[in-house]
Amino acid sequence: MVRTRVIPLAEQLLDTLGEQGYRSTSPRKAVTQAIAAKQGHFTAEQLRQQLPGVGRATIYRSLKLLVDSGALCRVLLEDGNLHYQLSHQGHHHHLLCVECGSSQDLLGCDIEDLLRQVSAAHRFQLSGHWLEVYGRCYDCLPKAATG
Amino acid sequence: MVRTRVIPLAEQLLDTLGEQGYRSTSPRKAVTQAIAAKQGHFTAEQLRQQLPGVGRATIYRSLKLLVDSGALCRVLLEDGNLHYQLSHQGHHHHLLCVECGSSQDLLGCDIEDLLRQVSAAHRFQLSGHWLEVYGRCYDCLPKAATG
DNA sequence: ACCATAATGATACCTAGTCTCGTTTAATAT
DNA sequence: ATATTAAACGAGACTAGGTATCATTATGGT
Ligand SMILES: [Mn+2]
Ligand SMILES: [Mn+2]
Ligand SMILES: [Zn+2]
Ligand SMILES: [Zn+2]
Repeated sequence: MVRTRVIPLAEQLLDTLGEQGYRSTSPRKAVTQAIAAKQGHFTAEQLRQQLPGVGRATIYRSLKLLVDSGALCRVLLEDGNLHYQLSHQGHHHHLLCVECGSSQDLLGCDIEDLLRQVSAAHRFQLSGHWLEVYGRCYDCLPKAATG
Repeated sequence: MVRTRVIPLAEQLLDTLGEQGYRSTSPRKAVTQAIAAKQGHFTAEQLRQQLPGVGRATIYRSLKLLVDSGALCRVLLEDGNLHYQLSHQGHHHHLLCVECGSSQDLLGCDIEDLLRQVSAAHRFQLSGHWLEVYGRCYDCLPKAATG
């Protein structure tokens, strides 16, 4: 029987950085642990207030590393505020609930094909896109229903 | 023969505000004239440097009014910087060239239908979305071509 | 001309970063 | 274990995009 050690998410994040040659420092441990404990998305500022012992620049540096590595993704809320959240690796989008703020990942989205067609019609060479989708999640529908 | 007076764009912008009950003030005239003279997109900061006589808050307030009225739209560049530009009224998207920074409006985009289907599959009630498309415009393709 | 109030600019404050620079720390070679 | 050295750090200044407050001014309507 193989003893499977459950690697906490924080260690996974740290390992992700380690694989890219980044050192395992105590500020980075603090940041990854705080992120791993989070539910849903959060702002850099929230993280900062939660970790007063970690320098501001270090928090932003860590966030950047994690975004670049694909472990975190950036989420643009409808009010314009930028949040971060744990990411499914690879390109994807979010269904953001404007009631409760929850976020569902949109994985199998064939928007690429559509954009490729539209771009071609404009003689535009597509290289990337940014998409956020706003609305109400299933749990929040009853609240907004009138009839 | 009807004498058609060419209303400058700046006046149109001011009229748009006027129709909503906003007063025609000299700071607003300065802002709308500066915007009307712009080619393509611009940042709030650029506008501010161009109008040192107008208070910072007033510039941001004016931008907000014009965005809310639909006369201006916000454009998120790939680098994360937010720009403004004169808008075709109504919802639309942009094809943003990462080489020259130009922006083409994407008017007849059927992404709504696609999003509606995808949202329904996630039991999500769609209310809005934000989309920016990045790539190279036709004029910039030769520069990037290798063969 | 007068008046109510909309709008303004100054200022302070906030969020989100970036950059520099002198100090600390982690990985690694001995 | 210790020395080396580059990576990483925190402090602090700076940029950029905003918002909130508030005393003063200007506008539009009578
Ligand atoms: Mn995501
Ligand atoms: Mn537009
Ligand atoms: Zn919800
Ligand atoms: Zn171009």
